[in-house]
Amino acid sequence: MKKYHAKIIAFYRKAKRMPSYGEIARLLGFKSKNAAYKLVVKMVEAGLVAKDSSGKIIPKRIFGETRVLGTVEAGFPSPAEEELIDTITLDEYLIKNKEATYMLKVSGDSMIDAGIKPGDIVLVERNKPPKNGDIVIAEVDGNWTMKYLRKSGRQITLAPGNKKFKPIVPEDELNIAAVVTAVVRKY
Amino acid sequence: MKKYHAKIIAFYRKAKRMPSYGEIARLLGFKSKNAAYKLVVKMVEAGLVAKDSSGKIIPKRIFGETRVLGTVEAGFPSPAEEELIDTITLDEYLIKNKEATYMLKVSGDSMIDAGIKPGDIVLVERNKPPKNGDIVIAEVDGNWTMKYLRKSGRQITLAPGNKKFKPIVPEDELNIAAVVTAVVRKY
DNA sequence: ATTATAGGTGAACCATCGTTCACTTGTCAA
DNA sequence: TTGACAAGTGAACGATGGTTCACCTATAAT
Repeated sequence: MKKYHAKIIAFYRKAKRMPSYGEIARLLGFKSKNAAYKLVVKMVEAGLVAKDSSGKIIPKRIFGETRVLGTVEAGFPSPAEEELIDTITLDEYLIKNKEATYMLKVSGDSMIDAGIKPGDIVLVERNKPPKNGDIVIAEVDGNWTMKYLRKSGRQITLAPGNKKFKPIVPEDELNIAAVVTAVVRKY
Repeated sequence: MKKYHAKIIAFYRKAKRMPSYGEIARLLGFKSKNAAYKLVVKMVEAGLVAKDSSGKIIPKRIFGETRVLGTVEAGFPSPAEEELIDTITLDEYLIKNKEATYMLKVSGDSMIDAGIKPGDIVLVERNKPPKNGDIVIAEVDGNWTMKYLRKSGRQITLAPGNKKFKPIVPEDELNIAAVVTAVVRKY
Protein backbone atom coordinates (compact mmCIF):
# COMPACT_ATOMS: atom_id res chain seq x y z
CA MET A 1 0.00 0.00 0.00
CA LYS A 2 2.84 2.37 0.79
CA LYS A 3 4.51 1.50 -2.49
CA TYR A 4 1.28 2.37 -4.31
CA HIS A 5 1.06 5.65 -2.48
CA ALA A 6 4.56 6.62 -3.56
CA LYS A 7 3.82 5.93 -7.21
CA ILE A 8 0.72 8.06 -7.14
CA ILE A 9 2.67 10.89 -5.55
CA ALA A 10 5.23 10.55 -8.33
CA PHE A 11 2.47 10.80 -10.92
CA TYR A 12 1.08 13.89 -9.23
CA ARG A 13 4.47 15.58 -9.17
CA LYS A 14 5.01 14.91 -12.85
CA ALA A 15 1.57 15.54 -14.27
CA LYS A 16 0.60 18.30 -11.82
CA ARG A 17 -2.74 16.56 -11.37
CA MET A 18 -4.11 13.44 -9.76
CA PRO A 19 -4.42 10.35 -11.96
CA SER A 20 -7.76 8.90 -13.03
CA TYR A 21 -8.74 5.39 -12.01
CA GLY A 22 -7.68 3.98 -15.33
CA GLU A 23 -4.34 5.70 -15.03
CA ILE A 24 -3.84 4.36 -11.52
CA ALA A 25 -4.55 0.84 -12.76
CA ARG A 26 -2.01 1.26 -15.55
CA LEU A 27 0.47 2.82 -13.14
CA LEU A 28 0.29 -0.02 -10.63
CA GLY A 29 -0.05 -2.87 -13.10
CA PHE A 30 -3.71 -3.65 -12.37
CA LYS A 31 -5.74 -5.08 -15.21
CA SER A 32 -8.96 -3.65 -13.92
CA LYS A 33 -9.98 -0.10 -13.07
CA ASN A 34 -11.96 -1.47 -10.18
CA ALA A 35 -8.84 -2.54 -8.32
CA ALA A 36 -7.72 1.08 -8.48
CA TYR A 37 -11.17 2.21 -7.43
CA LYS A 38 -11.10 0.08 -4.31
CA LEU A 39 -7.58 1.23 -3.51
CA VAL A 40 -8.67 4.86 -3.67
CA VAL A 41 -11.63 4.16 -1.40
CA LYS A 42 -9.16 2.85 1.15
CA MET A 43 -6.94 5.86 0.71
CA VAL A 44 -9.90 8.15 1.29
CA GLU A 45 -10.72 6.25 4.47
CA ALA A 46 -7.10 6.59 5.54
CA GLY A 47 -7.27 10.34 4.88
CA LEU A 48 -4.57 10.30 2.25
CA VAL A 49 -6.71 11.71 -0.54
CA ALA A 50 -10.23 13.01 -1.01
CA LYS A 51 -12.85 13.12 -3.74
CA ASP A 52 -14.74 16.08 -5.06
CA SER A 53 -18.41 16.10 -5.91
CA SER A 54 -17.85 14.60 -9.34
CA GLY A 55 -15.77 11.75 -7.94
CA LYS A 56 -12.45 13.07 -9.08
CA ILE A 57 -9.53 12.45 -6.77
CA ILE A 58 -8.05 15.49 -5.07
CA PRO A 59 -4.77 15.44 -3.18
CA LYS A 60 -4.73 15.92 0.55
CA ARG A 61 -2.07 17.65 2.54
CA ILE A 62 0.33 14.74 2.51
CA PHE A 63 0.90 15.22 -1.18
CA GLY A 64 3.77 17.57 -1.77
CA GLU A 65 3.70 19.14 1.62
CA THR A 66 6.22 19.33 4.39
CA ARG A 67 5.85 17.73 7.78
CA VAL A 68 5.81 20.02 10.76
CA LEU A 69 7.55 18.76 13.87
CA GLY A 70 7.72 20.35 17.28
CA THR A 71 10.62 22.35 18.62
CA VAL A 72 14.31 21.63 18.38
CA GLU A 73 14.46 20.49 21.99
CA ALA A 74 11.78 17.89 21.37
CA GLY A 75 14.02 16.15 18.86
CA PHE A 76 12.70 13.69 16.33
CA PRO A 77 9.60 11.64 16.87
CA SER A 78 9.58 7.92 16.34
CA PRO A 79 8.15 6.60 13.08
CA ALA A 80 4.99 5.58 14.93
CA GLU A 81 4.37 9.16 15.98
CA GLU A 82 5.14 10.49 12.56
CA GLU A 83 1.72 9.58 11.27
CA LEU A 84 0.13 12.15 13.52
CA ILE A 85 2.30 14.99 12.31
CA ASP A 86 0.76 18.05 10.75
CA THR A 87 1.83 19.07 7.27
CA ILE A 88 1.70 22.31 5.32
CA THR A 89 3.12 23.86 2.18
CA LEU A 90 5.58 26.65 2.67
CA ASP A 91 3.60 28.81 0.30
CA GLU A 92 0.45 28.41 2.37
CA TYR A 93 2.36 29.07 5.54
CA LEU A 94 4.23 32.16 4.46
CA ILE A 95 1.97 33.89 1.96
CA LYS A 96 -1.39 35.37 2.75
CA ASN A 97 -1.97 37.59 -0.26
CA LYS A 98 -0.55 35.69 -3.20
CA GLU A 99 -1.26 38.27 -5.86
CA ALA A 100 0.59 41.04 -4.05
CA THR A 101 3.55 39.04 -2.79
CA TYR A 102 6.99 39.11 -4.38
CA MET A 103 10.40 37.67 -3.60
CA LEU A 104 13.43 39.94 -3.27
CA LYS A 105 17.05 39.04 -2.72
CA VAL A 106 18.84 40.83 0.08
CA SER A 107 22.22 42.45 -0.44
CA GLY A 108 24.06 44.42 2.19
CA ASP A 109 24.09 43.81 5.91
CA SER A 110 22.03 46.76 7.13
CA MET A 111 19.43 44.45 8.69
CA ILE A 112 21.75 41.83 10.09
CA ASP A 113 20.73 42.40 13.72
CA ALA A 114 17.19 41.55 12.65
CA GLY A 115 18.47 38.19 11.48
CA ILE A 116 18.33 39.16 7.80
CA LYS A 117 21.64 38.46 6.09
CA PRO A 118 22.93 39.21 2.60
CA GLY A 119 21.83 36.50 0.22
CA ASP A 120 18.59 35.87 2.07
CA ILE A 121 15.27 36.09 0.25
CA VAL A 122 12.56 38.31 1.67
CA LEU A 123 8.89 37.95 0.82
CA VAL A 124 7.31 41.34 0.50
CA GLU A 125 3.69 42.30 0.18
CA ARG A 126 2.72 45.28 -1.90
CA ASN A 127 -0.09 47.66 -1.05
CA LYS A 128 -0.06 46.63 2.59
CA PRO A 129 -0.44 49.50 5.05
CA PRO A 130 2.88 49.68 6.92
CA LYS A 131 2.71 49.75 10.69
CA ASN A 132 5.22 51.15 13.13
CA GLY A 133 8.01 48.63 13.62
CA ASP A 134 7.44 46.82 10.32
CA ILE A 135 10.36 46.11 8.05
CA VAL A 136 9.65 47.88 4.78
CA ILE A 137 11.03 48.22 1.27
CA ALA A 138 11.20 51.94 0.61
CA GLU A 139 12.50 54.40 -1.93
CA VAL A 140 14.18 57.31 -0.16
CA ASP A 141 15.57 60.15 -2.19
CA GLY A 142 16.00 57.88 -5.19
CA ASN A 143 17.47 54.81 -3.50
CA TRP A 144 15.76 51.55 -2.61
CA THR A 145 16.43 50.15 0.85
CA MET A 146 15.06 47.77 3.43
CA LYS A 147 14.67 49.23 6.91
CA TYR A 148 12.57 49.30 10.05
CA LEU A 149 9.78 51.83 9.86
CA ARG A 150 9.60 54.06 12.95
CA LYS A 151 6.71 56.44 13.34
CA SER A 152 6.50 58.90 16.19
CA GLY A 153 3.81 61.41 15.66
CA ARG A 154 4.36 63.08 12.32
CA GLN A 155 8.02 62.08 12.25
CA ILE A 156 8.96 59.06 10.12
CA THR A 157 12.37 57.41 10.43
CA LEU A 158 13.88 54.48 8.60
CA ALA A 159 16.04 52.62 11.10
CA PRO A 160 18.57 49.97 10.09
CA GLY A 161 18.92 46.71 11.96
CA ASN A 162 22.65 47.24 12.38
CA LYS A 163 24.28 49.56 14.88
CA LYS A 164 26.97 50.51 12.37
CA PHE A 165 24.44 52.35 10.23
CA LYS A 166 22.56 55.49 11.05
CA PRO A 167 18.79 55.97 10.86
CA ILE A 168 17.54 57.73 7.76
CA VAL A 169 15.18 60.67 7.95
CA PRO A 170 13.75 61.10 4.48
CA GLU A 171 14.14 64.55 3.02
CA ASP A 172 12.55 64.80 -0.38
CA GLU A 173 10.35 61.83 -0.96
CA LEU A 174 9.54 58.63 0.86
CA ASN A 175 7.89 55.89 -1.14
CA ILE A 176 7.07 52.77 0.83
CA ALA A 177 6.57 50.11 -1.81
CA ALA A 178 6.11 47.00 0.26
CA VAL A 179 6.17 45.44 3.70
CA VAL A 180 8.42 42.48 4.49
CA THR A 181 6.23 39.58 5.58
CA ALA A 182 8.76 36.75 5.74
CA VAL A 183 12.43 35.85 5.42
CA VAL A 184 13.81 32.74 3.80
CA ARG A 185 17.36 31.45 3.73
CA LYS A 186 18.72 28.46 1.88
CA TYR A 187 22.01 26.79 2.87
CA MET B 1 -8.77 37.79 -21.11
CA LYS B 2 -7.11 38.73 -17.86
CA LYS B 3 -10.41 38.41 -16.03
CA TYR B 4 -10.79 34.89 -17.43
CA HIS B 5 -7.31 34.01 -16.33
CA ALA B 6 -8.04 35.08 -12.76
CA LYS B 7 -11.17 32.94 -12.57
CA ILE B 8 -9.32 29.88 -13.76
CA ILE B 9 -6.62 30.47 -11.17
CA ALA B 10 -9.34 30.71 -8.53
CA PHE B 11 -10.78 27.39 -9.69
CA TYR B 12 -7.35 25.78 -9.53
CA ARG B 13 -6.74 27.03 -6.00
CA LYS B 14 -10.07 25.67 -4.81
CA ALA B 15 -10.26 22.37 -6.66
CA LYS B 16 -6.53 21.64 -6.62
CA ARG B 17 -6.78 20.74 -10.29
CA MET B 18 -7.30 22.48 -13.61
CA PRO B 19 -10.87 22.72 -14.87
CA SER B 20 -12.14 20.79 -17.90
CA TYR B 21 -13.40 22.65 -20.95
CA GLY B 22 -16.98 22.23 -19.87
CA GLU B 23 -16.14 23.58 -16.46
CA ILE B 24 -14.36 26.56 -17.96
CA ALA B 25 -17.40 27.33 -20.09
CA ARG B 26 -19.66 27.16 -17.03
CA LEU B 27 -17.17 29.20 -15.02
CA LEU B 28 -16.98 32.02 -17.53
CA GLY B 29 -20.61 31.99 -18.62
CA PHE B 30 -20.03 30.54 -22.09
CA LYS B 31 -22.80 28.45 -23.55
CA SER B 32 -20.45 26.34 -25.61
CA LYS B 33 -17.45 24.27 -24.66
CA ASN B 34 -15.81 25.36 -27.86
CA ALA B 35 -15.50 28.94 -26.65
CA ALA B 36 -13.51 27.61 -23.72
CA TYR B 37 -11.51 25.39 -26.03
CA LYS B 38 -10.46 28.33 -28.18
CA LEU B 39 -9.63 30.36 -25.09
CA VAL B 40 -7.32 27.65 -23.84
CA VAL B 41 -5.61 27.42 -27.21
CA LYS B 42 -4.82 31.11 -26.87
CA MET B 43 -3.59 30.65 -23.33
CA VAL B 44 -1.28 27.87 -24.46
CA GLU B 45 0.08 30.15 -27.17
CA ALA B 46 0.59 32.84 -24.56
CA GLY B 47 2.44 30.36 -22.35
CA LEU B 48 0.01 30.61 -19.47
CA VAL B 49 -0.94 26.94 -19.43
CA ALA B 50 0.02 23.76 -21.26
CA LYS B 51 -1.62 20.53 -22.35
CA ASP B 52 -0.49 16.99 -21.72
CA SER B 53 -0.59 14.19 -24.25
CA SER B 54 -4.25 13.45 -23.56
CA GLY B 55 -5.27 17.07 -24.02
CA LYS B 56 -5.81 17.82 -20.38
CA ILE B 57 -4.84 21.29 -19.22
CA ILE B 58 -1.87 21.53 -16.92
CA PRO B 59 -0.92 24.66 -15.02
CA LYS B 60 2.26 26.53 -15.80
CA ARG B 61 4.47 28.30 -13.34
CA ILE B 62 2.29 31.38 -13.13
CA PHE B 63 -0.38 29.42 -11.30
CA GLY B 64 0.11 29.52 -7.58
CA GLU B 65 3.68 30.59 -7.61
CA THR B 66 5.52 33.61 -6.32
CA ARG B 67 7.19 36.18 -8.46
CA VAL B 68 10.91 36.59 -8.09
CA LEU B 69 12.28 40.10 -8.37
CA GLY B 70 15.88 41.23 -8.28
CA THR B 71 17.65 42.64 -5.27
CA VAL B 72 16.36 45.10 -2.74
CA GLU B 73 18.42 47.89 -4.30
CA ALA B 74 16.79 47.36 -7.66
CA GLY B 75 13.40 48.15 -6.20
CA PHE B 76 10.18 47.36 -8.02
CA PRO B 77 9.89 47.02 -11.75
CA SER B 78 7.20 48.77 -13.73
CA PRO B 79 4.06 46.84 -14.63
CA ALA B 80 5.32 46.45 -18.18
CA GLU B 81 8.43 44.64 -16.99
CA GLU B 82 6.48 42.46 -14.62
CA GLU B 83 5.44 40.11 -17.38
CA LEU B 84 9.01 38.94 -17.77
CA ILE B 85 9.43 38.06 -14.13
CA ASP B 86 10.45 34.57 -13.11
CA THR B 87 8.28 32.66 -10.66
CA ILE B 88 8.83 29.72 -8.35
CA THR B 89 7.16 27.94 -5.46
CA LEU B 90 8.87 28.20 -2.12
CA ASP B 91 8.68 24.44 -1.75
CA GLU B 92 10.53 23.89 -5.00
CA TYR B 93 13.08 26.50 -4.05
CA LEU B 94 13.83 25.35 -0.54
CA ILE B 95 13.32 21.60 -0.57
CA LYS B 96 15.39 19.16 -2.56
CA ASN B 97 14.52 15.88 -0.87
CA LYS B 98 10.85 16.13 0.01
CA GLU B 99 10.50 12.77 1.69
CA ALA B 100 13.31 13.41 4.17
CA THR B 101 12.58 17.07 4.95
CA TYR B 102 10.82 18.24 8.09
CA MET B 103 10.00 21.57 9.68
CA LEU B 104 11.16 22.38 13.19
CA LYS B 105 10.42 25.42 15.30
CA VAL B 106 13.41 27.08 16.92
CA SER B 107 13.45 27.94 20.60
CA GLY B 108 16.41 29.49 22.35
CA ASP B 109 18.90 31.95 20.95
CA SER B 110 21.98 29.78 20.69
CA MET B 111 22.18 30.32 16.90
CA ILE B 112 21.29 33.99 16.83
CA ASP B 113 24.58 35.10 15.32
CA ALA B 114 23.83 32.79 12.40
CA GLY B 115 20.62 34.74 11.84
CA ILE B 116 18.41 32.04 13.34
CA LYS B 117 16.14 33.50 16.01
CA PRO B 118 13.70 31.90 18.43
CA GLY B 119 10.37 31.35 16.73
CA ASP B 120 11.94 30.79 13.33
CA ILE B 121 11.21 27.61 11.42
CA VAL B 122 14.11 25.52 10.17
CA LEU B 123 13.83 22.98 7.40
CA VAL B 124 15.92 19.96 8.19
CA GLU B 125 16.85 17.04 6.02
CA ARG B 126 17.22 13.64 7.56
CA ASN B 127 19.78 11.06 6.49
CA LYS B 128 21.96 13.70 4.89
CA PRO B 129 25.68 13.28 5.51
CA PRO B 130 26.69 16.29 7.62
CA LYS B 131 29.68 18.30 6.44
CA ASN B 132 32.03 20.46 8.44
CA GLY B 133 30.39 23.83 9.03
CA ASP B 134 26.84 22.59 8.54
CA ILE B 135 24.18 23.49 11.06
CA VAL B 136 22.86 20.23 12.46
CA ILE B 137 20.16 18.92 14.76
CA ALA B 138 21.93 16.62 17.19
CA GLU B 139 21.34 14.63 20.32
CA VAL B 140 24.26 15.07 22.70
CA ASP B 141 24.26 13.19 25.98
CA GLY B 142 20.49 13.03 25.94
CA ASN B 143 19.64 16.57 24.86
CA TRP B 144 18.52 17.81 21.45
CA THR B 145 20.19 20.95 20.13
CA MET B 146 20.90 22.87 16.98
CA LYS B 147 24.56 23.79 16.48
CA TYR B 148 27.33 24.25 13.97
CA LEU B 149 29.21 21.03 13.31
CA ARG B 150 32.99 21.47 13.48
CA LYS B 151 35.22 18.61 12.50
CA SER B 152 38.98 18.75 12.87
CA GLY B 153 40.56 15.42 12.36
CA ARG B 154 38.94 12.95 14.71
CA GLN B 155 37.68 15.71 16.98
CA ILE B 156 34.04 16.74 16.65
CA THR B 157 32.69 19.91 18.25
CA LEU B 158 29.22 21.40 18.31
CA ALA B 159 29.65 25.16 18.20
CA PRO B 160 26.81 27.58 18.97
CA GLY B 161 26.18 30.65 16.85
CA ASN B 162 26.23 32.88 19.90
CA LYS B 163 29.33 34.03 21.74
CA LYS B 164 27.57 33.74 25.08
CA PHE B 165 27.46 29.97 24.80
CA LYS B 166 30.35 27.56 24.85
CA PRO B 167 31.11 24.89 22.27
CA ILE B 168 30.02 21.40 23.20
CA VAL B 169 32.38 18.45 23.00
CA PRO B 170 30.20 15.36 23.12
CA GLU B 171 31.19 12.86 25.78
CA ASP B 172 28.99 9.82 25.72
CA GLU B 173 27.01 9.77 22.54
CA LEU B 174 26.54 12.07 19.56
CA ASN B 175 23.55 11.41 17.36
CA ILE B 176 23.24 13.73 14.39
CA ALA B 177 19.62 13.40 13.29
CA ALA B 178 19.39 15.99 10.55
CA VAL B 179 21.10 18.82 8.70
CA VAL B 180 19.51 22.27 8.54
CA THR B 181 18.92 23.15 4.88
CA ALA B 182 16.90 26.34 5.20
CA VAL B 183 15.51 28.90 7.59
CA VAL B 184 12.12 30.53 7.38
CA ARG B 185 10.71 33.40 9.40
CA LYS B 186 7.22 34.83 9.30
CA TYR B 187 6.41 38.31 10.63
C1' DA C 1 -19.58 48.47 -49.10
C1' DT C 2 -16.87 44.71 -48.65
C1' DT C 3 -13.77 41.78 -46.46
C1' DA C 4 -11.28 39.85 -42.77
C1' DT C 5 -10.91 38.36 -38.25
C1' DA C 6 -11.80 37.43 -33.31
C1' DG C 7 -15.17 35.42 -30.28
C1' DG C 8 -19.17 32.78 -29.47
C1' DT C 9 -22.97 28.97 -30.59
C1' DG C 10 -24.55 24.24 -31.22
C1' DA C 11 -24.17 19.70 -32.48
C1' DA C 12 -21.62 15.64 -33.13
C1' DC C 13 -17.50 12.16 -32.73
C1' DC C 14 -15.32 8.60 -29.90
C1' DA C 15 -12.53 7.91 -25.77
C1' DT C 16 -12.31 8.08 -21.16
C1' DC C 17 -14.47 9.12 -16.85
C1' DG C 18 -16.37 7.39 -12.16
C1' DT C 19 -19.21 3.84 -10.54
C1' DT C 20 -21.52 -0.59 -9.92
C1' DC C 21 -22.20 -5.56 -10.07
C1' DA C 22 -21.04 -10.39 -10.29
C1' DC C 23 -17.29 -13.30 -10.22
C1' DT C 24 -12.58 -15.40 -9.19
C1' DT C 25 -8.76 -15.75 -6.50
C1' DG C 26 -5.41 -16.17 -2.53
C1' DT C 27 -4.61 -16.12 2.47
C1' DC C 28 -5.23 -16.79 7.12
C1' DA C 29 -8.03 -18.15 11.28
C1' DA C 30 -11.05 -21.12 13.39
C1' DT D 1 -12.06 -28.38 6.03
C1' DT D 2 -14.55 -24.71 6.20
C1' DG D 3 -15.47 -19.92 6.38
C1' DA D 4 -14.41 -15.21 6.08
C1' DC D 5 -12.30 -11.68 3.95
C1' DA D 6 -9.13 -8.75 1.34
C1' DA D 7 -7.66 -8.03 -3.43
C1' DG D 8 -8.05 -8.34 -8.32
C1' DT D 9 -10.77 -9.36 -12.84
C1' DG D 10 -14.03 -8.19 -16.44
C1' DA D 11 -17.87 -6.17 -18.26
C1' DA D 12 -21.35 -2.74 -18.29
C1' DC D 13 -23.87 2.00 -17.32
C1' DG D 14 -24.57 6.84 -18.35
C1' DA D 15 -21.96 11.10 -18.00
C1' DT D 16 -18.35 13.85 -19.17
C1' DG D 17 -13.85 14.33 -21.41
C1' DG D 18 -11.23 16.67 -25.57
C1' DT D 19 -11.81 17.69 -30.31
C1' DT D 20 -13.73 19.04 -34.76
C1' DC D 21 -16.91 21.08 -37.95
C1' DA D 22 -20.20 24.38 -39.75
C1' DC D 23 -22.35 28.40 -38.63
C1' DC D 24 -23.26 33.03 -36.63
C1' DT D 25 -22.41 37.49 -35.22
C1' DA D 26 -19.90 41.74 -34.10
C1' DT D 27 -16.20 45.06 -34.79
C1' DA D 28 -12.50 46.98 -37.32
C1' DA D 29 -9.70 47.45 -41.61
C1' DT D 30 -9.53 48.00 -46.44
